[in-house]
Formats: sequence, C-alpha cells, structure tokens
Amino acid sequence: MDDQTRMMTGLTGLGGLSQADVGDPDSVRKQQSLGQPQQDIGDILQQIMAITDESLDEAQARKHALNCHRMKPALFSVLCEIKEKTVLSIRGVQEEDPPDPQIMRLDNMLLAEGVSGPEKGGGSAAAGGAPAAAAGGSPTDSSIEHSDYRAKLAQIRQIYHSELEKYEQACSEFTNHVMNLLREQSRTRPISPKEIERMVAIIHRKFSSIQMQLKQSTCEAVMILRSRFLDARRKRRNFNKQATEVLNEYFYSHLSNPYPSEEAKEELAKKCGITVSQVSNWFGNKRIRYKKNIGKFQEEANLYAVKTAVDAANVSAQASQANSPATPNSGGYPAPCYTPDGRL
DNA sequence: CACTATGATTTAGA
DNA sequence: TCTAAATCATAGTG
Repeated sequence: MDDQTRMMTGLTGLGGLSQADVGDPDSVRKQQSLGQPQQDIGDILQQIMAITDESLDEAQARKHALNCHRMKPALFSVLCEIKEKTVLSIRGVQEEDPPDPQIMRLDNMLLAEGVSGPEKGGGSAAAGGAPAAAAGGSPTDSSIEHSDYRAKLAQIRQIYHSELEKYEQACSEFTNHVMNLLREQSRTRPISPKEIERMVAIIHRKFSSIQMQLKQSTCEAVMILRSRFLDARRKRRNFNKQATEVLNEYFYSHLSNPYPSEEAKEELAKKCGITVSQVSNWFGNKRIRYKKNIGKFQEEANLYAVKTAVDAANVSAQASQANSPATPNSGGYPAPCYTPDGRL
C-alpha cells in the first residue's frame, strides 16, 4: 500500500492540484527542512486538521475531480505500464508453471478408479465395475464383497464430488469478490486488467493446491478400500463340501472332455453358489492337477465314478441305460484304472 | 511350524 | 477370449 500512496501523491501532483491541499507529508517535511524550521507548527497542524475536517462530500468531490481529470486515463495507463514492468522484474518469470505431475498422477488414479470420471450408471455389464478384474478376466463378479466394495466406492465418490463442488464454489466466490474489489480500486489506483488476471490465477493456484489435498486423501481412501476388499479376494476360502462335490462329479463324469460349456458353467456356478469365473478357475486347476498326477486322484476318480454309476443306475431304473452320464473315454484325459484297491 | 491342498492370478499361446 | 502351465498366497492339517 506504500506504492499506492506514492502513486497517488505523484498523480495528484501531476494532476495540477497543490500538494499542500492534499496534505502530502512529503511537502510538510520539505517545508521543515527548507527555510524556517519550526516556522509555524500551528500552520501544519491546521493543515492536518483541515484534512480531518473535510466532509465526506468534499472528499468525494475531490475524488471525482481526480477521476474526471482529462489526463487521468493516459496517466493511468502509463502508471499501469510502469507498475507492470516493476512487478515483472521483481517477481521474475516463474509464472506459467507446467501441470503438476503429482496432480496429474492423482487425477489419473481417480479416473481409473471411477471416482472422478463420468457416472458409471450401468454397472451390470462391468463397464468399470471391477478395477482389479482388468487383467483377471472375471467381469461379472457380483460377489457380496464386490457390491460392498462398490457401495463404499460410491460413497467416497459422492463425498469427493460434494467437497470438490464446495471448493469450486468457494473459489469462484472469492475470485469474484477479489475481482470486484480490484475493479473498484482500479478507479483510484493503477490496476491493469492483466494484474487482475494474474491475481485470479494466483487465487486459482491456491485453491487447486487445496484441491490436491482433497484428491490425495481421496486416493488414500480408495487405496485403503482396495486393499481391504479386493485383496481380500485373494485371501481365498475353500468352497464348501457340497460345491466341491458337484464340481468333481461333473469333472469325473466328463473326464474325456472336462470342458464345460458356458451354459454348463453357469449351471454349476448356480448349483455351487460361486461365480462362473470361479468355476472356470476350478476346472482349470483341476485339469492341470489331474493331468500332472493322475495317480493321486485315482481314489477320488473311483469314488465319483461309483457315485455317477449309482446315479445312472437310479436314473436307468426308470429309463433305458442308453445315455449313461459316465461318458466313454475318448481321448482327452487318461481315464483312471478301476482296480479294486485303488492302485494303477 | 512345515507341509499339503486349493483358489486365484499371471503369462504365453492359439 | 479361452486354456495350459506356472506361480502366488492362504487355508487346513498333523
């Protein structure tokens, strides 16, 4: 504000108004240093009193006179220019910082997690529902944990957006306020539009740094959520006995071609209370492990062979035996050797 | 605690 | 996109 006073005094001086009229302190000092020292303190005091005695109307009138002065616009633009140069030389050229890589990373992550992007309304088709399933291949994982995860994510998303909105509103309010203030002041002191622009940029930068904190904490929340829910998926739990039984039954009764179709998988999944991808996993694991060590699975194979045979028998009690589920072994996987004691 | 069983994930190939 | 194969990581068991 020291600048302001200096400029104002300069302005008034150039504007042709007497400095004494305005009560410029410089002029007082001058008077003291030149000539008669404490010539007339009373005089000075009177001058000062005159200022304070000035009515508001008088002051307004003076201000108005200043504003209407024919030299004012030209003068202001010159002053603006000088100020611009000074400010630039003081502040250097550290403006126009590039987009912060930190904030870009946060933005990308929030986008990837579906927090900041467009509303993923559908959800059913897993448009972006399963973040971790990107490479996994289990698009329609609708387990309980998953819906829980999505609910929590939606909650975070909602909080994030409402906070963001609040910040943005506050920012624009504050910006407006400052802009109005500066515009108002630009009538009495040299403020170029460029300067206002710069001030707005500064405000925006401040607010965006606050926003970054919001983004950061949101990211943290999402990370915690992920580790709690998605990584918990990896914490496997064995299928229940009945489910394993159903799967094994299918496997051993289709030993020649243990590749259930999509429909069969769906049915098995429903029967076992697991997802289709879990069924796929199970068959993948089972096939490779069976193939690797047929001997080890001998007993199990016999058990299920007997089981299906019994079932078949039960069925054929009513129908003909023509279509027994015990598929003949036609090449895919070696069939177990049915020795009575379970050895090969 | 070591060891095995087992569900999930990753990688590579068709 | 499906599968084989390897691998990871935890659950269960003695």
